Amino acid sequence: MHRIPKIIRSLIEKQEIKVLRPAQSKALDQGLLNNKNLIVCTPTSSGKTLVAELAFLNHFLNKKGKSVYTCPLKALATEKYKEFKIKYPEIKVALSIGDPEKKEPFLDQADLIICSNERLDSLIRQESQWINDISLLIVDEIHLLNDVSRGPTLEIVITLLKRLNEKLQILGLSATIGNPEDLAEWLEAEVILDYWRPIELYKGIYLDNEIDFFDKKDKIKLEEISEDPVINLALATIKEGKQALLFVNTRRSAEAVAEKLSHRNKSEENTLMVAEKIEKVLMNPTEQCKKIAEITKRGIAFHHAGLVQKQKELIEESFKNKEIKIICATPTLALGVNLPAFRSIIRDVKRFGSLGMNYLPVLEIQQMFGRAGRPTYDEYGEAILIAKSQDEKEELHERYFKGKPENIYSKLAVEPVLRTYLLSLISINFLTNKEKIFKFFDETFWAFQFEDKDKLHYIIESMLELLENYKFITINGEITATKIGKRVSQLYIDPYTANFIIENLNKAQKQDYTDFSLIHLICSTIELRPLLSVKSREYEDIEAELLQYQETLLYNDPYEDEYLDSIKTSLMFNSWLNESTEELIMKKYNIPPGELKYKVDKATWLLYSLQELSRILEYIETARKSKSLKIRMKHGIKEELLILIQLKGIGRVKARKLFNNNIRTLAHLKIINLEVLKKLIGNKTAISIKEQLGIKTTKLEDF
DNA sequence: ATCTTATTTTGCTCTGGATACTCCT
DNA sequence: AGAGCAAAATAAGAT
Repeated sequence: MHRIPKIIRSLIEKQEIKVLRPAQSKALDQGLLNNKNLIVCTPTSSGKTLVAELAFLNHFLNKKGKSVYTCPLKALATEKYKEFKIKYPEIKVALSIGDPEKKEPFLDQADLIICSNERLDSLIRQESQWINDISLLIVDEIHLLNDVSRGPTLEIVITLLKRLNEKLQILGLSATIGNPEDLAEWLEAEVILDYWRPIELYKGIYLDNEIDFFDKKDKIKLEEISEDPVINLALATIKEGKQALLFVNTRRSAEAVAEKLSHRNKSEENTLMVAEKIEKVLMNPTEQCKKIAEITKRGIAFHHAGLVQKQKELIEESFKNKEIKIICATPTLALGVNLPAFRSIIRDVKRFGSLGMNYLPVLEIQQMFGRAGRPTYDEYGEAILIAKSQDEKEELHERYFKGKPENIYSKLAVEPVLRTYLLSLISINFLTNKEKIFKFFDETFWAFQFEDKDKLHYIIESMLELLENYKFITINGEITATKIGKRVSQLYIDPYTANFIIENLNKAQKQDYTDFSLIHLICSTIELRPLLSVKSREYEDIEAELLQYQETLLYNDPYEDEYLDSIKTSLMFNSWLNESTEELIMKKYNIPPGELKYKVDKATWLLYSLQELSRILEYIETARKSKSLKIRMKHGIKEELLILIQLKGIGRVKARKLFNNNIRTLAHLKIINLEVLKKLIGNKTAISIKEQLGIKTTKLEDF
C-alpha cells in the first residue's frame, strides 16, 4: 500500500484496501504510474480493475490529460461507469455508448470517458476535438483483437490513438492468452502475468456420478437421482444450498435443460415476484416469456440472447439474491457482467461452426471456469466439465486442464474491415496519400505479426481501387474522401453495402418501387445477416407471397442462396410495420423477443442510412420515403400513426388505441377531455401528453 | 381379438453473441 | 456432430 503515492491513496481509502494483489503490485513495479505501457494478463477478479483505477487516478491528479476506458460490451461499460461514478465523485466520468438515450454530450469536459470499442472508433470518425487530449487509454478485454468481426476495430483505434498522441500511455487488460509477449512487443509494453485468484478454484470432471478433481481435492460421489449427468449435478448443487451456472452450446438446449430441471426441483422458492416481473416485461407476454416465468418460479432460469435485456437483468439480479439457484446459459454469461456462482458446470465443449462441431478454445472455457467461486460467500469454487466416457475424460483433461490458452492473431487483413477502415482514416484526413497509408498499416498488429508487408500493401492497393470505383474517394496524388464517402464512413456501414444501396437507389429513380422494395433492399445487405431461414414446409407459402411483390423489387436475384430467406425476413418486417402483434410475429416467423428487437434495431439503422444516402444524392422522394419507413420501423406502426408517435410515452399500442378512437391529430389531443384520455391510455401518460402539448394539468392528488 | 395408452425408435431440423447511427428539411 | 423434437412404430395394458 505504501508504494502508492499518498494523494492517490486518499482517494481509494474508502475501499478499505489493505494489501495489494500480486498483479497490482507487479504493475506498480513495472511503471504503471510512470507512463509505461502495460499488458495485464490475469484471471477474472484478480484485481485488474484497481490497476486501471490507479492509472486513471494518476492521470487525473497529475493533470496529464483525459483517460479513456474502452471495453467490448455496453453492459460492461455501463457497469463500470456506475461503479466509478460512485467511487470517485471528484472525477468527471462520462459514458459514451451507442445508445441514444444514454448520450453524454459533455465528453470534452470529462476526465474519464467510458465507452465501447466501436463507439470510440465512431467518436474518432466524428473528429471530436478532445481526441487529442487523451493521455491514457485503458483497453479492457484486449484479447478481443483476435475476434474476426470486432478485433480490427480495436486494432485500428489503438494504432491510431498511439499515432495521434506520442505520450499516450496504454494499459491493456486481458484474459490469459498464449502470446502476451507479442501483444506487448507491438505496443512497446511490459507484460504482467499472474495466476493468483482471490478464491480457490477446483477444476473437476464428472463421469459416472463422480467428480474427479485430479488429486487437488477429494473426489465427490453423487447419488444418482437422474440418469442425465447435468440434472444430477445441478440437483446436487441445489441440495447443498449452493448455486450453479450451467453452460450449453445452443439456446434450445439452454431452455430444454432449464425446463427439465424445473420439473425436478422440489424445493420451494420465493421467486414469484421476479417471475411475474419477467413475464410482464413486454406488453403482450409471448410464449417464451411465459415459459421463462414458469421456470423461474421453481428457482431455475435460462439465459441467452433471445431474451430481452430487461429479462436478463432481472434473472441476473435474482441469481445474485440467491433466489434463482441454477441458470442454464449459452456463452453469453461467460463474458459480460460479473455474475459468479459456486459451481460452473460446462456440459458442451463443442460448438457448431463452419467446419461442423469444433472444440471451444481454451480461452473461452477458462472464461466459463472463471465464473466459479463467489469471493465473499464461498471458500472456494468448482468448475466442472462433463465427460461421457473415460476416453473423453482424458481428452478433456489434456485439452482444458493441461492445455495453454491459444495465441491471439490480428484479423485485420479481412477485406470487408480493411476497406471500411481505409475509408474511415481517409475521411478524417488522417491518411492523405499512399505512403502515409502504408506507413500507418505497417504499424498495426497485423504487420507486426506477419511481417509480410508486401501482401498487406497489395490488399490495400486493391481496396483503394475499389473505393475509387465506388466514388467514395478520389486519387490524384492526394487521396481524399468525397462528400458521400465521408458520410458512408460516419454511418458506419461497409462501403460495399453503401455502394450496393446507392446502385439500387439509382435504379429506384427509374422504376416503380414500394415500401416493400426498400425493406427488401436492406434485407439484402450483409449487415442484416443472419436472415431468418426458410424451413422446408414454409417454402411454398413464401414463394406464393413472393409473387405479389416480385415485380417491384429493386434487387432481384432468385438464384442466390439466401434469396428466399431475404424474402422471409422482409415479410417479417412488413408484418411488424403493419402492426401485427409481437406475439404473432414471433410465432409465425419463429423468432424470440430479444432477436426481434435486435433485428428491428439494425433495420432502423440501415433505413436511416438509406435516408441519408438518398438525401446526399438528392433523391428527395426516396429520402422522404426512407425517413417515414425508418420511424415506422422503429416503432412498428403503419404510416397513419406517424403523427401520434412523436409524443413521449406513446408507443405502437397506445397510438393505435388513440387512432381507433378517432383521436388522430395533435390538435384533437389538445382539446380532448383529460378524463377521457386517462381512461384510454392511463393516468400518467395522459397527463404527460397534455403537458407535452403545453397544457397545464392539475393533479387531484395534490389537494 | 380389439382398442387404448405407454414406451421406444426413427427421421428431420437446426445450431453463440453483439458493436456501430439519429444533431441539418 | 449431436441434441431436441415430433411423428411413427412397437409394446403393454384394458376390456
